[in-house]
Amino acid sequence: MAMDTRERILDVAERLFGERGFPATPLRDITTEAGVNVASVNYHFGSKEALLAEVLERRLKPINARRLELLDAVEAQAGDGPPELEAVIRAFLSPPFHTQRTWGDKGRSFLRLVGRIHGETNEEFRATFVKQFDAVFERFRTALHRARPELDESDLSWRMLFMVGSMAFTMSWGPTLLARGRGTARDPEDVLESLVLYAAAGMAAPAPLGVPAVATAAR
Amino acid sequence: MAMDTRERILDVAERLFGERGFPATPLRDITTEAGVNVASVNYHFGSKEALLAEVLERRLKPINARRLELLDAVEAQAGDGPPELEAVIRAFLSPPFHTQRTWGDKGRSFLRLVGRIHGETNEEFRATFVKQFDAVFERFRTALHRARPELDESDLSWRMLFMVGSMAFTMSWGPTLLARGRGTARDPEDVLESLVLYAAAGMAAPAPLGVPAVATAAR
DNA sequence: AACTGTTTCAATCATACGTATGAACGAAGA
DNA sequence: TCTTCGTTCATACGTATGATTGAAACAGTT
Repeated sequence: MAMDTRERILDVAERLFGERGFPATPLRDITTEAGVNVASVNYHFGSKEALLAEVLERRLKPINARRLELLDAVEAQAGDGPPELEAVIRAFLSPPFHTQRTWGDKGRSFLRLVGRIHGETNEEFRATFVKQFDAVFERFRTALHRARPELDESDLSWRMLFMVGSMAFTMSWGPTLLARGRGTARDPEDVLESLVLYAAAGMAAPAPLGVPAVATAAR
Repeated sequence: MAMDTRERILDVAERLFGERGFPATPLRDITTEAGVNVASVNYHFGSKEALLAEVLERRLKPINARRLELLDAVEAQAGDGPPELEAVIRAFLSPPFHTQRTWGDKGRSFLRLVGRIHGETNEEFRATFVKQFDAVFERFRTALHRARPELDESDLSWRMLFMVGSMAFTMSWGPTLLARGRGTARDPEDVLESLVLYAAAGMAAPAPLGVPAVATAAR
């Protein structure tokens, strides 16, 4: 029973941060629910912020690794040609949605947390958060650029922002909206499918300014 | 100089809530920066939460009114036929982006706040937030259904969620990302244009399951 | 058993928070 | 001048927060 204090803290923190938000969750709520002492958080993690960072990293690292792995496969299959747009997008979007399959309810909690985190926290924290993603982002942007060469760098960046936004928002609000009447409940896999289709179509939209509208089948 | 205490509080609260988030912003920071006494918040608004509600309502009401106004125009022009998809989406997305033109920097602050709010706050608050939008949401969903009849209710709800997500995320992170190197800076109008194109294409994507892929020009 | 490094605990710290209180102010009307 | 009333003020209250402390419990090694 020794070493799982850390784990218990991480699990409860993940859930409570996801449910109520980071600043709105007192350490004491976490520790009582985890059945450990308040001091253990600072002992194991150093601070509340550091706890959050660890909560995120624990799940984010495998997710991002999986993303790159899938992207590798997509690019390998494409050979020298441009990778298939939808496949690239699926490589980016599917790993977080699969957390639920991999980690069960904990995966679901984590999804909400990540959705929240995208809108929360202060500027400094955003910086460290973004930094974790820089490499992944860059790889996917390159891949997307090969898939849709007529989009310039700026367009591409914005559209990726749009895509991430849909994803984050879905993770954060999905449970809330499903709990109410709104939108028939669906399997997360179905939601992922919808989202992939939506994002792929959006990404394939004609370039906005003065670019001949070659539409989707550009090559 | 009498009555603008309220306004000053609202303005500063709008900005600080947008920059740091609602729970992370102490009332005292607001009041000192506004040059008023701490007590005035509770005098004028009753509580911190009520202050937030008023901050939101002050801007949201005209925005939602404008949305419906634009939608009316789009539907009027369409007559008995289905309204044009892109026009419907533009009617929904453009009013918040125009806040900057209307309200200057305050508009920009507000954008960030709204972006944040989408991910923040607790479940109860979300309920009241959603409620404010129910009517608008319903009207737009109907319009979108007429524009894309082959999508069932569930698809439509999810895609609207995706659209709102892109919007909220863009509002919240746009400034941050623009400040860094990422994505050449653009006029908010240009960003809006990109977003409208993206969302329209996403909304026009083929229905996900067993539906013939009639693609974008369905009629 | 004795020693040692690690982990947990109850108790405590200083501080920051939202809210409440009651007095002071100042314009308007009698 | 006196009263009224909406507003602002300095200040205090009770509580909750994140962090710290020093002692106890534990596990492993000699």
